[in-house]
Amino acid sequence: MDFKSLPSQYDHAAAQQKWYQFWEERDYFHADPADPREPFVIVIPPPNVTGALHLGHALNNTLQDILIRWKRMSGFNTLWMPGTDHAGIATQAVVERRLLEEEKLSRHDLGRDGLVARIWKWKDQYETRILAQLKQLGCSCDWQRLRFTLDDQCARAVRETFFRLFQDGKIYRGKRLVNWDTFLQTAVSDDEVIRETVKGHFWHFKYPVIDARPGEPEFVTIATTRPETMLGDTAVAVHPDPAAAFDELSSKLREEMLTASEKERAALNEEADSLLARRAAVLPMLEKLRDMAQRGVKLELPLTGRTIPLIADEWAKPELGSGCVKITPAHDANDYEVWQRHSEIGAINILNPDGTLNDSAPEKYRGLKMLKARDAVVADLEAAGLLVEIENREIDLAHSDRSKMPIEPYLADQWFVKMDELAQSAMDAVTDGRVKITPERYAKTYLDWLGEKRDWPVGRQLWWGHRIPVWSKNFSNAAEKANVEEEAVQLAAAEIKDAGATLESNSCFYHYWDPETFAGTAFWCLQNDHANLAAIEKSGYKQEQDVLDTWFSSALWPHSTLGWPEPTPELKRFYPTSVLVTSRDIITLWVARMVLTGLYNMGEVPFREVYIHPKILDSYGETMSKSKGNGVDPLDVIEKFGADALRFGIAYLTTETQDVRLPVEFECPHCGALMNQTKQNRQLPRVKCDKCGEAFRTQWAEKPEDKALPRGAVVSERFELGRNFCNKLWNAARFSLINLEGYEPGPVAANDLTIEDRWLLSRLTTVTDQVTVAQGEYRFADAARGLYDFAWNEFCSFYLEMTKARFSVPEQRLAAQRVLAHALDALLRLLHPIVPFVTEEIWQLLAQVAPVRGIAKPQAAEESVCIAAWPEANRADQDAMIEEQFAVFQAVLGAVREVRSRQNISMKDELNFTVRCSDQAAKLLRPMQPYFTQMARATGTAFGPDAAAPDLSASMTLPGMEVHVDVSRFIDVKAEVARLSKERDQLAQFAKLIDGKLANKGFVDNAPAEVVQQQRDKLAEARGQLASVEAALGKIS
RNA sequence: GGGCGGCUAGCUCAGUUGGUUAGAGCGCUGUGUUCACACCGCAGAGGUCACUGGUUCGAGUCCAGUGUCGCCCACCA
Repeated sequence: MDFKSLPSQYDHAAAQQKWYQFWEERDYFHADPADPREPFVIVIPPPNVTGALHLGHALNNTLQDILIRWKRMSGFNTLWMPGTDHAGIATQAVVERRLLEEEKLSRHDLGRDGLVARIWKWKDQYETRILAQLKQLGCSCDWQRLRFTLDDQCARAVRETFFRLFQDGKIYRGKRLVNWDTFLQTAVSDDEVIRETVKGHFWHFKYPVIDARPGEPEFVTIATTRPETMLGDTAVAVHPDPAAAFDELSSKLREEMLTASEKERAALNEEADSLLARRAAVLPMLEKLRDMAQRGVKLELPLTGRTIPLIADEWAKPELGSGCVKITPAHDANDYEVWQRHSEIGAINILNPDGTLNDSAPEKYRGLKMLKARDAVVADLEAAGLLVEIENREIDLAHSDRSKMPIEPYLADQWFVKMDELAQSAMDAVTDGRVKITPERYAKTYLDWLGEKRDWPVGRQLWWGHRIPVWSKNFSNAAEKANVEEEAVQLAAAEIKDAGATLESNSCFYHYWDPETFAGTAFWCLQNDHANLAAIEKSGYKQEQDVLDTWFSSALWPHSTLGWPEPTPELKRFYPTSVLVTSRDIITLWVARMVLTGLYNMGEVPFREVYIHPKILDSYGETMSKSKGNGVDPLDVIEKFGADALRFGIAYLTTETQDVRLPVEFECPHCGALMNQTKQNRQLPRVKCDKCGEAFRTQWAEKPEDKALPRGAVVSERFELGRNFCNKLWNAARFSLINLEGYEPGPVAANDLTIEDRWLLSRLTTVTDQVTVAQGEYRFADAARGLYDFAWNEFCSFYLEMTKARFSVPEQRLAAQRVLAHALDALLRLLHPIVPFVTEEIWQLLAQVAPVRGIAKPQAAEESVCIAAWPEANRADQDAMIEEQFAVFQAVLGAVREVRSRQNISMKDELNFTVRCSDQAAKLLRPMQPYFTQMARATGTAFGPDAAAPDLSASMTLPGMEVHVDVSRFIDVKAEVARLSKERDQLAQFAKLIDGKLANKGFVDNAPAEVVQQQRDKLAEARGQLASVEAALGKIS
């Protein structure tokens, strides 16, 4: 092949297509459990099938791929298990929203099966897209093992786990106040609730006291932001000891004052004063009310005809509102807690699932939406003369992250998983080091959350998910209860007969009832749909409507994907996995739960290490999201810059801090210019290019005239770094390939190695070491930066420049080629995990000219860099002497170049220079003579202590050296004087600084001798330099 | 309210256990294209390391506090 005809710009698009296919065809990504090599396993955090992947996914998966490719090259039996997550609420919400928008249909129009079928279609579409994206990114997953959290294999694992927990008594049914989304008609988790401060009102009402004694208040005033909930009130509370509560507040304030600053103290004082005033104003009344509560006084709940008790509970804060608080256990989390302490008050749910008031509300309000009911209640109370006042106030409004509708707290039946023992086991795994979290600080997040050991509500009122494998039936008296029990015994017997299995292993019965009435509910949990199912359904049991929390199936991911509960060879070989790579926001939701179920089901942690990577934010520090319009699609970046550029950029940015900020730009489809995205323009349907003035459309385009415009991709210039790097590498390779013409493999004897050869091999060893260590510690930025500097500044800027000349010298050419082929080979291996495509492209080209390479023992290179061996750092190649020689050379070269630039001397003009330096330095510099000519068009005419400066010279002083460039033909005296004066001032200042340091007795006495000596040397050095600068100055002026 | 993290060049970020005159990329300035690469080469300018105090011979680095931005958790009827 004629390498000269290769384009000077790397064509990433062609390479990506070609080589990904090549890898897949050869099955490099497939892991065989029979392979005896030590396994290295990662399970992918399964992306939600909600939509396409974003830049965060690109980050997450790039890092995993780097690790996997590196370990694959390092000789591990490598498995990267891919898959996607059904993401219950998120996916159902997206599909339902589209259904409504596009077809004006609700899920009830389609029915359960119809909706689920629709979601499966959606899933297929997006899964395909997600997998394509991962492949374009270069991810080397074992695609033959692709899983989905809702597929049959995962379903089996879910069912098995639920059954075991149920049998174990770790699953129970209870009441729980949930965040009810009235649009989706489902409970959403706390994590899916967004709170926002909005302007609202604070209504004060009074409830009449029944049979108040003389001297006692006839009304109790309460305040609320949600008046309609009063219809569900079951009590009003007052603090049991308001005086003590006030005392406590006061002493807390005093305590704060002790440590407060002047400024704060004023504020605190004011606070203390108002507290005292308040105490004086309300205390007598509150104490009276408290006494009344203890006496068992009842209040009339207006509008309802009900009476409710006045109770004493600490939840009522004497310093807030009226000092009394209405209690609505069914619709407020705190009130719910009060009910737990005072079970006698009961709870009344006044809401229907769709957010309208139900039959528990007075007839007048039934069927009204909450807000309508609010207006009606306020009006009616006002009419009854019970409205005291309306305050304006900022309130926290909760709404659903999924549907964007307001959230109503709502009391519902829920299935729970008992967390005490499970959580403890997961905590122990981290505290005793079986699971290591990096960076370490995140272990705290994990432990704190698990430490609360809050039971896990696992039911979701959705249709998309794993349906809870429990069948239930209600009974309402002792006779029915006895029937149910009798039935259970028979069913169990039938079970044993029909299926030949024991009761314990296949189905599990559980029931609870009210001890007074014997009314209750009976449940069967079935391990699978065995013969008992028909019998159970025949006796009137119905399967639960709810599905399991998505995290329930995600929690099993590391073992369910490997085949659990079957004892598959994969499970034996690949569990536990090696490392989990994920982002910090799901440490609790996902990581902790995987550890706990892994321990429960497998008796072993699911992974040895957890690496938490940063999050990607835009330049305002905001998280990227489609709804903000600042989301960057990895495919746009790949198209513009290439997958390798994206990957390199990501690795380069992945440091240990929490976040990565990325400036976000539109790319003009007309002129290709990048233009900053601002908070304003990122919301527009069309944007005009700053540069060419042409308009283009954004993701918001809806009108036909906007949609007709070409699309402006959203990208980030940050990826230019990676693109430029790949291009640099490409051109270095092109140069190498051109010069490898006529290459023949063969060993290179040590004394055939030139200075630059030995230097490069020495540096290569160091870099190999650095990169290997950095990747092992998840310091991806260090690895990328190390390789970038080495490839660009050492391999290209020095090695290639210096070795160039040898290719035209016949007797040197072959040795030079052999070293070059070897060096390029090593560089490609080191870079491959980060930039797989360009390295493969070059690897294949290199194979055409140099299929056998290596300088000690040439060997045939592997057919793909993907499976090539990871380089080992060869200590013998490290050569401090050579590196020193290079440092001196580079310093002098830099000085000569600077003089040339400063004096504005063209490269066409040759220069002479002398270096006054020690004999030792001279000895290092002399052999470099040809390189000065080659790289700076300059000839060193004298090196050593006696080297004299030419008559008219421009000088640079370096530590231990003076470089004098003969500029008799070119001198720009003014520039030189200016430059020297500046240098003199700097040196003088520096010398003064060190002088001061050394004059400090404390320093000389206390600092280690070597540090003091270092400073003394430095001072001498600086003074020497100063003298020579002054001499040069004197001479020139 | 509790916890975590950031604050270093115009921008985005490095900076190991305290010890040379604090670095990189982009951007900027000057300059250069027959001779791998203008997605390039060569050179340059640019920093009160957020602030205050402390420890130390010595602090970007350690400690305390302040400010500020962000994230997580718990929450004000």
